[in-house]
Amino acid sequence: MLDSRLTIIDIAREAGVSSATVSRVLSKHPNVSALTASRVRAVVDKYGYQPNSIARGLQQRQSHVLGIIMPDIKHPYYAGIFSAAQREAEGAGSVVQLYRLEYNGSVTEEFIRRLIERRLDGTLLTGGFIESPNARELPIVLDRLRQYMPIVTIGPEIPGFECARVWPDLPNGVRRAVDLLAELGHKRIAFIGATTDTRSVGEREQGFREGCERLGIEAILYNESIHNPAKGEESAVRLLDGLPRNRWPTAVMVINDLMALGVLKGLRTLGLTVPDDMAVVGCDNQFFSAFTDPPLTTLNLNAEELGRLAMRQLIGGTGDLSVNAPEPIVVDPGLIIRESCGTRRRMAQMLAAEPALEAV
Amino acid sequence: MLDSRLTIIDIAREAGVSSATVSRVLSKHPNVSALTASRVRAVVDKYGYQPNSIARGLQQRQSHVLGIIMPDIKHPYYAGIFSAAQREAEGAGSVVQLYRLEYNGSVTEEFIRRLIERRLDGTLLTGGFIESPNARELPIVLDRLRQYMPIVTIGPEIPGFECARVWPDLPNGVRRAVDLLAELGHKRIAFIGATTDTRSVGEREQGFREGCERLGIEAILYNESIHNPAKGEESAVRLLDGLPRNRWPTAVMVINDLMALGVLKGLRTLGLTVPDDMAVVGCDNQFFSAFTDPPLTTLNLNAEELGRLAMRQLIGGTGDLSVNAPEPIVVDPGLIIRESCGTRRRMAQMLAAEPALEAV
DNA sequence: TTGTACGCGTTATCAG
DNA sequence: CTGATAACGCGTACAA
Repeated sequence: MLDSRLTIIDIAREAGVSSATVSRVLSKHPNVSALTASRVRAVVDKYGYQPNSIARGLQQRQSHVLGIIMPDIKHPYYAGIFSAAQREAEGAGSVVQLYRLEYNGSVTEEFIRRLIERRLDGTLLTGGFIESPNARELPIVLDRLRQYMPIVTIGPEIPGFECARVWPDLPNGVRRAVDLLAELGHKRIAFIGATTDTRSVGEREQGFREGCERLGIEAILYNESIHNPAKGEESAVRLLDGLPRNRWPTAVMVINDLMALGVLKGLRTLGLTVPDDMAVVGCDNQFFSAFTDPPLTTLNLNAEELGRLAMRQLIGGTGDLSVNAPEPIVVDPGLIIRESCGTRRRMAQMLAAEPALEAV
Repeated sequence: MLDSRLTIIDIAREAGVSSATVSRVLSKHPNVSALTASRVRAVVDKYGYQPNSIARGLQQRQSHVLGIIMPDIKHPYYAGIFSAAQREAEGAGSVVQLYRLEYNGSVTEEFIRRLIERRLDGTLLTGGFIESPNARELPIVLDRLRQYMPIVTIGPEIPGFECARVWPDLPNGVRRAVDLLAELGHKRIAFIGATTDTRSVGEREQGFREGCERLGIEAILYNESIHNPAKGEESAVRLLDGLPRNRWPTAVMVINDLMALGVLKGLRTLGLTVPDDMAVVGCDNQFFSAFTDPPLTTLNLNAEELGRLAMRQLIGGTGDLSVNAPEPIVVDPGLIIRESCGTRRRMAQMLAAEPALEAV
């Protein structure tokens, strides 16, 4: 019969050895004779003994637990990051805990307390709350957290706080999308962005503005505070309603694919055909993006790659991450050209001319 | 200056009290004078001391950590469960760890070792691996796990293993969808299901079969082993290709919305119009389902509700869960009627006649 | 190769 | 109300 509160000592007694020996066997210490080892193992198996990782963690001062902080695991972008990060951690024998921090939340003293008291081996942070330029306390709080564990972010640089991080080159990616639309003949493009003052928003906008400017394209900006399909639908309608027909854009770029999904519906509702009446380009490349009507041209942010790389940094981290932050890893977002942006013929030309593009 | 390895003893010394007193202050024990309490707090704040929950866990024999086992957090259904469960756990001061177990995996001795050694306070299990009828070892392995912690499942009954569980009434839900299609005049309906031999598949099929039989509707079954949008697209084409035109169904039900998303695309590719040429009904009600073209009529499984309820069971669990399993909580899936199933006029009639339906 | 004994950081018990 | 002290379950010097 199994006993759930068996300890190493019970096993030791039963096997006629000391607890130290049992410990050695269990942690595969080399200096233990094959005979005793097998005898110990027999007892372990007989009682179904399982070592207690809590006690082990206390002794070794590492929990083999990694924290992941993000706003919303239901968002496919974050789900992608989390999934890949979990997988990576699992491969290294660690386990991940999710700490939710709402979109409009901030990294407070109070919040990091929860992480510190858990004595995590490290933390992966991602979300708008590490991107806000006027979060004065952020570097201070993170510095405090770092005294306890290494930190990796998926986000832009945090002024006053250096750490390992991974981030897509958003301005460049968006610029590339603008280039594509320009090539396809568009002269007036709208960008449905966000009112939020975060870098991930700012960088997209920046890429859009610069891209348009460079090519002499008229840029129209429209911002929304919340980003879901419903808001996307609404924003498409409002954007066009707010403009005289002769100033309508012929193409619209959308801050993410969730929004773009709604935008597509909004345009349908208005009786517009995509891409003939209006080209649409998204950003994220979610699982549904190849299945919208029409399939969505989008920027591939590669959430899973971001998650994987970030977690790898965290695990491989020597701990001196705190002293010398390594160079940030910049991931280049590939443009995924589908049908929502326009004719296939032009696509083919583009593909031939520009090897950096990805076709799907 | 903060020291990251401060212990309760250091605080005690500095405050001129014993470690026991510090402990009492920190855990808000009543029997401690206001004066000493404030003196201790001052020192705690001064040094930014954070108690170590690992040590606490060792002493109290509870980790305040809950495990969640599921196949794929990227799947919006599981993301919904996880998200709600995490929120619920957080509300109770616990934290969740994700343990991935692939769709085609099984709950092995080896796998539960990982949970046991973490000394979790409980485990929430969901996924096909607890639904397979011929997993002979499953009850044995779970019994073993239960010696260490309470278990809750989101799934059908596991023969030979009673525990708290939450599950939607799939047969009934699907039957209701069939009823709707029958009311809309369909006489031949296809079901795009799964080859997998799990209860969540079987119950859907059963509901479909019974629903059709009862109403004298011709039922066509088509099964797919993998369920993603791409497979959905493929299956729509194959289903129809395999049938002479005069035996085509006029409506198709799909095992989940992810598949349905692909089915919609497949039908578009074939030049068919939904719902005029073919009605479509999904299952899951994901975030994108209201934004497909046309918006998808679907069964609302309410993943978040499932996750919330399950986690609540786990947290509220007295531990005698192992002895007397409570009645399973059966959640009734509401039918969400959108445009993919047919005319709005008929919908209105249905809604008036059947108050159990949800309109969105 | 094996055993002894201490420490990891807390809480709980029992005196005072 | 407060303080010693013994657990909690394991790893690891150090000694044998």
